[in-house]
Amino acid sequence: MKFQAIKGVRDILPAESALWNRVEQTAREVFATYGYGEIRLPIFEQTDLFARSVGEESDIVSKEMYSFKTEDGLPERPSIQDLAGFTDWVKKVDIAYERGEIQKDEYFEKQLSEIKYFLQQGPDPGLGWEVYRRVMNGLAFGLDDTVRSQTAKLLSLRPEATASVCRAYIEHGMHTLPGNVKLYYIGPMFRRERPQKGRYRQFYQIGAEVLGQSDAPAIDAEVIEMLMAFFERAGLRSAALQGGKDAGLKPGATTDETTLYINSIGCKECRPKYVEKLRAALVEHINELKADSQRRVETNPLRVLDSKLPEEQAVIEKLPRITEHLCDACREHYGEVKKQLELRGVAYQENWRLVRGLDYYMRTTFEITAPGLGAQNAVCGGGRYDGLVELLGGPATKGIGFAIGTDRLILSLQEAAKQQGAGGTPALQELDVFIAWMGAVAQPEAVKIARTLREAGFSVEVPAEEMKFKKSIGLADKLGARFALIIGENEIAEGKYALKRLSDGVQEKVSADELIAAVRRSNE
RNA sequence: GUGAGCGUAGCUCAGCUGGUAGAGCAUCGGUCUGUGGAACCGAGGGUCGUGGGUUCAAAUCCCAUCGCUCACCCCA
Repeated sequence: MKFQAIKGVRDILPAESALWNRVEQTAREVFATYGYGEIRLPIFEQTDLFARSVGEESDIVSKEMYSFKTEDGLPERPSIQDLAGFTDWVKKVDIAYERGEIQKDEYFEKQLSEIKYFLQQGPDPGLGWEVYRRVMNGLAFGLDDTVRSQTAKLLSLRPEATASVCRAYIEHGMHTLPGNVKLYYIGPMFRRERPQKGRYRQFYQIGAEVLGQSDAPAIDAEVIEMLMAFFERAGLRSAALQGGKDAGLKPGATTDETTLYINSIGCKECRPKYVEKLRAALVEHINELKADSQRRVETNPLRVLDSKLPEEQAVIEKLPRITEHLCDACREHYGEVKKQLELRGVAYQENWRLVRGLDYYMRTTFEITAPGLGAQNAVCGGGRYDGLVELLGGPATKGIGFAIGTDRLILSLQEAAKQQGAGGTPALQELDVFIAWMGAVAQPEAVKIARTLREAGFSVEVPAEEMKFKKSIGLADKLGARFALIIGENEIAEGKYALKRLSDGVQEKVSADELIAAVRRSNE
């Protein structure tokens, strides 16, 4: 076995792809009824787009993207001339950094020292791509616009699609469109993480975004309503209405039911204040925390709330909750979102420990977990991201959206089917008619009839070479054909074919004219 | 990046404390040259993940390496 799919990617074979198509088709139909249009996006973008939107410090950007340069970008291994160019930049950057013109930042400083080291070494092939990539990133991330434009050719496979949607929104002036702009997308994303159950390096998402001037809570609620409508249509077991109780569960908690968790994580005004309160509270209990959480107190205190460690749960329960520290505007917005959800009969559980990983989220956040998955049991995550479009250079715009992890949704559906004992045999390709022909005179006839049937919309299999009759019928059976159409010398002479229904073996004689009607009639 | 478990036929797996590979399913052929599902007979398909070591002898023991899986980190 010489070649195999690379780590974290996989083939989806016909036995499974039928379900995939059904799920994606359901999304298209449901989203269309809510007025969403499909946007087909490129699979790669300028690295910087993701760096800005997702956050340069995030794991996604700092180490999980598949990045590469374009032909007209900088060469993979710098030549002497390029080095001269680098040296100039670095001098400029160094001076700007010392003067404080570039924001002081540990990450950037590290990049800069890597670059300096690299330059001292000269164009040594032994240094390889990895260091060079960091040089590129370093240059791309911290520099003034003239330098940035020279490194703008560093591209990345998209790790998510919200940034692309916003980019497209800006690029095509969609803010001039009437009403809110509602878009959905379906397709693969790429993250270079260690694979595990429900987590792949090429994974698929179905997502939707609403962009426009309004941040009315009813928009949030309608987005979630649509999502739940989709899950229901897709056949995911749904949660019973439990109302505004605070589940207090960390998002990874296992439940047997599909569950919608919601939270508000505040805005630029109130969140930083809360984070400081949280950090202060955590520092008090620092000794009760494990290493991972201790580190997070510094890097991202909100993440401590995500901890699954049993020994940390007691501490976490006593921490300040963001819902109690929201500013008036955010509290009001959140309250209204909940009302709107109840109005729509959407079952939800509040979860104050639900925090989002990406920088751009604010206010409403939500996540849906489904049964039958492993540790990665979130099938959907989303939230509001007012200001993201602006951050990317567009007009002031409100936004909210979600992304469904299709791989996980499929996994959960398959798991449910397995438990109901339904999913024993993988679905065969639909096959209506197998043409069992024999004798050289029958072959042209078989080809003609196949064409006619196919034009009528039936799926037809014609053996490419003559088979023994018994084999032929046997193959029809194994392929799961509904009918075998028998054409031999007798049939040609008689002008009538034998149409055999394989489920019960009943056979009738039909002329060419009657054939389509006959197949259609007994097709139920 | 970290940890654990696992790599034997297309698939699921057996192979006990070393004696140089097996089953079931699947595939193909035959019994069966105009009627499928069954039965019976037969065939193909494996450098036992790879490389090294111990040994007269390694799928089996040891080391290394690669791959897969699950979990952590992070996140959909």
